[in-house]
Amino acid sequence: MDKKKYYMTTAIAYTSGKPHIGNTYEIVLADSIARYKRFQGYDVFFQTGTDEHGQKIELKAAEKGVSPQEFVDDVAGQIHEIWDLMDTSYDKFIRTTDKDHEAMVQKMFKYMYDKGDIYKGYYEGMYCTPCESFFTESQLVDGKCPDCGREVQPAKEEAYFFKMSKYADRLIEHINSHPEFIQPVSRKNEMMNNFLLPGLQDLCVSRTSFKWGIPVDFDPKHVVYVWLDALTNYITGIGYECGGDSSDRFKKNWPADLHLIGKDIIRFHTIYWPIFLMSLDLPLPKQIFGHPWLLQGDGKMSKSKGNVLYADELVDFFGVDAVRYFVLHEMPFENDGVITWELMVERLNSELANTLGNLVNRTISMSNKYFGGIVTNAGVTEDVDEDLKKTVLDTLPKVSEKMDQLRVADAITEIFNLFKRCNKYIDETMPWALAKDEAKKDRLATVLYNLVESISYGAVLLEAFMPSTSKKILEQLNTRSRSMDEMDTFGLCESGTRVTDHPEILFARLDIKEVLEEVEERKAAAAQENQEPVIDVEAKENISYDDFSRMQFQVGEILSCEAVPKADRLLCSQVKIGSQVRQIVSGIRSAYTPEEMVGKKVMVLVNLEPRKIRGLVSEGMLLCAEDEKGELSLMIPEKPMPAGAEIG
RNA sequence: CGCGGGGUGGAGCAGUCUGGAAGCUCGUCGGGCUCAUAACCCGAAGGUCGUAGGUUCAAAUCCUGCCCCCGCAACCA
Repeated sequence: MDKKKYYMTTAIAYTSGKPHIGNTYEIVLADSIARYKRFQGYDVFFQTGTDEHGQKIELKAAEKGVSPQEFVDDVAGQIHEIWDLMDTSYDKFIRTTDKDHEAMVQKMFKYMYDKGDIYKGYYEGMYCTPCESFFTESQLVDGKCPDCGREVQPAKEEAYFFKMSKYADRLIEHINSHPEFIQPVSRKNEMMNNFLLPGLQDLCVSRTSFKWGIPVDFDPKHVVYVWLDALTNYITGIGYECGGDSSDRFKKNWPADLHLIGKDIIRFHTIYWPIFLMSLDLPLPKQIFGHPWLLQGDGKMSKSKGNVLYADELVDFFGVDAVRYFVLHEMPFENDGVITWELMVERLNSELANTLGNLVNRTISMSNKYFGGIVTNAGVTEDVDEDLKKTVLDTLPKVSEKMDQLRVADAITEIFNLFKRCNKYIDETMPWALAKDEAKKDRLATVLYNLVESISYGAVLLEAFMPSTSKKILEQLNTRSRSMDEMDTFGLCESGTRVTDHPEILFARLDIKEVLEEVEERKAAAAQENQEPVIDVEAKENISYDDFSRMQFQVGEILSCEAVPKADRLLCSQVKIGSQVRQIVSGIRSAYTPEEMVGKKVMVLVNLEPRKIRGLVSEGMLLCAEDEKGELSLMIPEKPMPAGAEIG
């Protein structure tokens, strides 16, 4: 009998830097779905990978002084490591720099071009020559380049476009007739109303402004622009052959059953991707699920503390399964979720240590204490047992129902309800009381057997979410895993089995204060290690003394200062310089509050041409040093100096 | 009037599409128990569902105005 196939993917991660906990959330979420589908008997193929082209990577590599390929090899390696650290069971890790992917993208591009779906046109906009960048009218600042402030010229760049409009009606029809296509459904209207119904614009699918990409083979000054390169990984990864014979794996697995992505890229997956597939005459994926984001909660804290959380750091403190548990269980279904050290510790203590870990521990310890570890089904039942059994056996259908809706957090809640029921059962049956009466020995044995059986059942369900914990529990109880078909039976544990006599603590409780202290220490240590980062800035041409002497610097005293409304980086200061007072606007609100500015003696470039910023005239510039993180520090005279003192 | 997300007991969330007794976890307080990881079990307190209107027999849920928070964009000479 053939197993039903299930092909699912995550978005491929962009290799511009180390993935933070939010990126990690997606792969763990996908993994739990993949594992559960396998448990349900599907033949799952689970693909993930990395998106490695683009201008940003080209720039980052140049900054680091390495080739783009070296750069992405390094980052892709880190991503790979974290995915593996998180115990994710992907079947394929594709990289968009894989040669076969690149070759196939070129073929597809040509195919679409020959078909007339891609045409050559011009990308029009305002161009800033020194910055080599295009801007739209709305991006310009006072009609000038937003980056350098210089003049821009209307210009056009040759580019290839994809005729989105050609397939728009078909797509609208598809979305309307397949309500499950876009999940959660609230996103469907957003796509329809904002993009599809007003009419789709053709999509620019090539660039000439950077090199790090897949060249268009029949017009090599162009590289294929991101979406056509990235989205197609879902088919190239399983052996799609454009205009030829695709692999068996492709024939079996396409169309995908699920694309799991972040809510920010729903548009690309529910509009551009289906249209590309239509162009290739391929069927559309069955479902696209846009999950919410995992945000770091302590955003209010000072920016000087590096607040970014990484998976490997969390794992160091809590272990893989606790982190998996947290991101899977604490994430809301539709809204963004929050992660902080405090929340993480709280979850670990209450659910994992107290409810689950302690349950396993007390059960094993009672078995050892009363029966030397031997668990026997003595068959002395009471009414309470029925309720326990019912709760246990009802768990599978409930979990499956939630998982079918991709409600992973709710599915986990159902499993923990089982464990909570077990804890209650212990209180109801009071094994310690039974143990005092020799006549109740068989009842006691039955109670413990029921517990071991129930916990084993729960542990089997837990496998998809916390694989190594599931395994540990079964090992400690010395019971075996079960298949889906066996999950409608209570009592599969063999009577006479022996639990471990050295129960290992599954999850140790942590003290929040200690954790926070440790985090601080590590941060400090890391800061030590990094010490003074070397900052090299691009060298400018030498200037003559004459050039220098034309600039006038003086000490200024901040008399008053206030925030500029509707601009969250700007402060407007009244600065005393000699006998005059000047108004200066500066982008330093991230580093200084208006109150703390007042009274400071700072270094001012005085004869800078006045300029209007946010409607306020700025007559000079407060000089500031900036580090690689964008932290700012005003230049302040080392000894007291009167306002107006010349600097030179 | 830049775009988007959000405001539900002390904390984190569900419920909003498809109106119909305000729910979950944690925390707090009180009680129980002692097998266990200061754990487990029971009970209680605590909410004008941001705010002002509207529709309705009925609104957290639908409509309108306003306030506040968070991302992004912009503002950095």
